[in-house]
Amino acid sequence: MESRIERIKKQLHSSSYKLTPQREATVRVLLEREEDHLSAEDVYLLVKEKAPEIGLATVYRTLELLTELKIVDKINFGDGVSRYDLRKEGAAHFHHHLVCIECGSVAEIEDDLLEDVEQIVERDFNFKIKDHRLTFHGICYRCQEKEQKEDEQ
Amino acid sequence: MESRIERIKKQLHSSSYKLTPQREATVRVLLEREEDHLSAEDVYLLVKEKAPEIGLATVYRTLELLTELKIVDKINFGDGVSRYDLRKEGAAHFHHHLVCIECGSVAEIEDDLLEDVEQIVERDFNFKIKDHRLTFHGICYRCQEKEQKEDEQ
DNA sequence: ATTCCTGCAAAATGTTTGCAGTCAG
DNA sequence: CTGACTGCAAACATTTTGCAGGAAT
Repeated sequence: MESRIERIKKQLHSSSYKLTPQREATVRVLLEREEDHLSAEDVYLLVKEKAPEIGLATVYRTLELLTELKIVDKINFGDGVSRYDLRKEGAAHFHHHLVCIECGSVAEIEDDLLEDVEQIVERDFNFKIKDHRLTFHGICYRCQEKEQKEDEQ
Repeated sequence: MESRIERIKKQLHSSSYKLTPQREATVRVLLEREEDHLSAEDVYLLVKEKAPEIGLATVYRTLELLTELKIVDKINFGDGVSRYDLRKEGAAHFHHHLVCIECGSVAEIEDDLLEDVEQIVERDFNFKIKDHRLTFHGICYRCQEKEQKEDEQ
């Protein structure tokens, strides 16, 4: 069984890039924190724990490279910070996000909910879709419960 | 018939803000360029043509205010720049965008295509949706035609 | 030797803030 | 007079770049 990291290594090689120790450390952090949506700074601090000599610029360059190769997705929730998110393997499309406007938590949805919508857009607007980004802003179930309890009192 | 600007004025007043000349000039630019997706800098330069004494900070403060009052939407297409887009009057939801990865053009879709999807999300994920952002990345019809012609040669 | 990659520092970019002055009620 | 608003400049945060040195082939 080939590991995820080895497959990423091959992806890099097939575009004539190397998996240097710094790049590997960065990828490992992203793998370990797959559920999160880390900023470049976050990644930098976590990588620094394993490889203290790494520079922030290298992290940026690595994340840019991984974005180019579609290994990670660069997203932006409206605060001024870019966040980086590993693509699920084999996922043709970007996954969707549920951002809670109360607590700021971010959940992911893997389901491809947009097939019908994309058909409509491609047909009606004659637009050839390559990718999409869908984010819902609202209130997560935890904050809903919290509000209910407060109302009861 | 009440003008759009007057209605915006009332919206400001009802939250105890004034429609100062600078704010009015800013809103007028947004009205005139409703189809575009202007950055703060873009807005600043256009406002400066009418009111050269205005400062960039004022434009930022005005755009922030208008965003707060949901008169404009602040959007981000992944380059590091925030763009500002007048909300259609009465639109409960953010409209959608088609971003062309060839020429960078941005088209808007007013149709609410997400009603079904939102029902699924609210039910399956127990998430109370307040707003959404949907952007498709792909190739617009103009660039598709261009590519076809190149292929024919 | 050549090419790619790195760390550091400096620069660039986009946005926010502090402050003194202005304006309207 | 008071509070809201403004322009300017400085500060700030994030990201990118230039460069000299290093590692791999």
